Amino acid sequence: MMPEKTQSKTIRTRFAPSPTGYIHIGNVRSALFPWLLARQQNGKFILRIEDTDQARFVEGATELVINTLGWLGIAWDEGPDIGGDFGPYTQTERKDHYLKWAQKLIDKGLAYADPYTVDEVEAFRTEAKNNKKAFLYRDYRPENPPTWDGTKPLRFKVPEIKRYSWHDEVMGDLSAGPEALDDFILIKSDGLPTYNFAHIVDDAEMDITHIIRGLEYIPSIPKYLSLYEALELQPPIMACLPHILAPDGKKKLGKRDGAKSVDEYRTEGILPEALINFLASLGWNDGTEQEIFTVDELIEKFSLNRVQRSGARFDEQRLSWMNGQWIRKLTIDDLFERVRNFWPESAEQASDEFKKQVLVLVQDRLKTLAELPLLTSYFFTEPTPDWQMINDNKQLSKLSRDEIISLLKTAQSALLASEYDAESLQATLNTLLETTGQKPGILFSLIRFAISWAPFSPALNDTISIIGSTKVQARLQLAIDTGLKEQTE
RNA sequence: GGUCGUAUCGUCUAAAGGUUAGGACACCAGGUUCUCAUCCUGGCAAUCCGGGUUCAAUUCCCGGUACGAUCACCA
Repeated sequence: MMPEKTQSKTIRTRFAPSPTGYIHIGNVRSALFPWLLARQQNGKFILRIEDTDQARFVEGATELVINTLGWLGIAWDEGPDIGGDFGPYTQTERKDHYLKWAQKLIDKGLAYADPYTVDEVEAFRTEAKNNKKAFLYRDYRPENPPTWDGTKPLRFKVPEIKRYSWHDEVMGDLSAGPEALDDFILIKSDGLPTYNFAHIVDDAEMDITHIIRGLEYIPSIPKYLSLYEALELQPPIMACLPHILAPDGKKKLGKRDGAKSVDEYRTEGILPEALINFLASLGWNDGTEQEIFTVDELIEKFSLNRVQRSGARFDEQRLSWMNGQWIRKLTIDDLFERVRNFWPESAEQASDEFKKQVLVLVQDRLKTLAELPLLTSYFFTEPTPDWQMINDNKQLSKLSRDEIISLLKTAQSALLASEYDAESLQATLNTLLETTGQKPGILFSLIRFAISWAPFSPALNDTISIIGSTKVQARLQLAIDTGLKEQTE
């Protein structure tokens, strides 16, 4: 075991997106995991905006990130919108910080101006490629570089070419040979730092203890290690997360493969609890057979060393199942709040009380909140009779039209005389089975069609009860009328 | 091409030398007096290949194969 050197130190984790668009689903785990860790250990979670690439900057992207994390319930303790003791939290506002650290390297003779043009470097690269060699800038390191005046890129001068070994909390012990080391750019010719330099400065100044990011950074880590040494900094604990893979492939799930934004799942009626649960269990489990975890349970049980090292496919069916589980866990009042924007238009006039009654019936049937209109429209608007549904029904198609009309009439009068609570209605329906001598498969199916004209619906007595006597009578009458009319045509 | 990494049911995963290789999603069948869903029961289905180490390998080592990441004045 490693000595517990950071035992008493408050852990500080961060999520550091670049504002280039929405947060897509393959990406959000690198916000979730550091957040869980910070909450678990009473640490701090920091949001930092890495906007040093002006070409890719998208207006409004920071707000999008803030909005998405807010919906998920991932809250930060320090960030661009709320400030903190280690600000600013937007990289373009920290230029002087990077310059200060760059000067330190220049003074030590570990940074120099890159005298070549972009085309010249590109030519070196092509040459290396033609020789089937990996391109290393340090092979072309200039003898007497000019003094850096800020108009040329500033490059790091690797002090020592050697093999690096390090520990990754997820991937285990890693190492890489000298080929991984190179004179990379610290400050671009536009005066802004590269990610490679900026994140090291920021993490050090912001006292970050754990860097959690995607595994695309693994090949660069030896470079970072050599820079930490040159800067005389202690590297934070590192963890690289495997990628989430596209459902139908083995490639990283990215925007190009149609990776959805987190917001899309929101509008599809996925609960944030379900999305977090799903994302966390994609590549992590606590070693038990538990599948459903609350956020509090995740905070309590999460650990980086139980995160899977291989990528995992994004399985929407599993997410859908998990969402259903979470919908069923909600109280009706809570569910009612969540579905506020998902009702069919026809429900606009309905009372909250009526809507809640409907909700009770469909709660077990919802996989996503967006399915609500599909499942409930006939509670709010009069359905159009479609006798084809009856004709297509295996059992009902055996009866003559006269028999069907007669059954409907019998049902209509029996229901007219019934009390309208669900229990009494069940009694009425049972009696009706006896008096007509019909099987439930015939009688109940028929009544169900006549009052809903939907391919499926909740239990018959419940459905009838909620629709109410007046409307049930009218719908049965309409069914009878249209049935007779169709017969004569 | 160089460097680095990964490999258990179709999918997500458990088993950190000894298990009839477990669970979940999906799928199939049955049950819950109609349907759809929920719920319950049952079923199908896996250790990439080849060597080693060991009394014993899914597990450790080596080699293959497959797959992935990366080699930017992007992050």
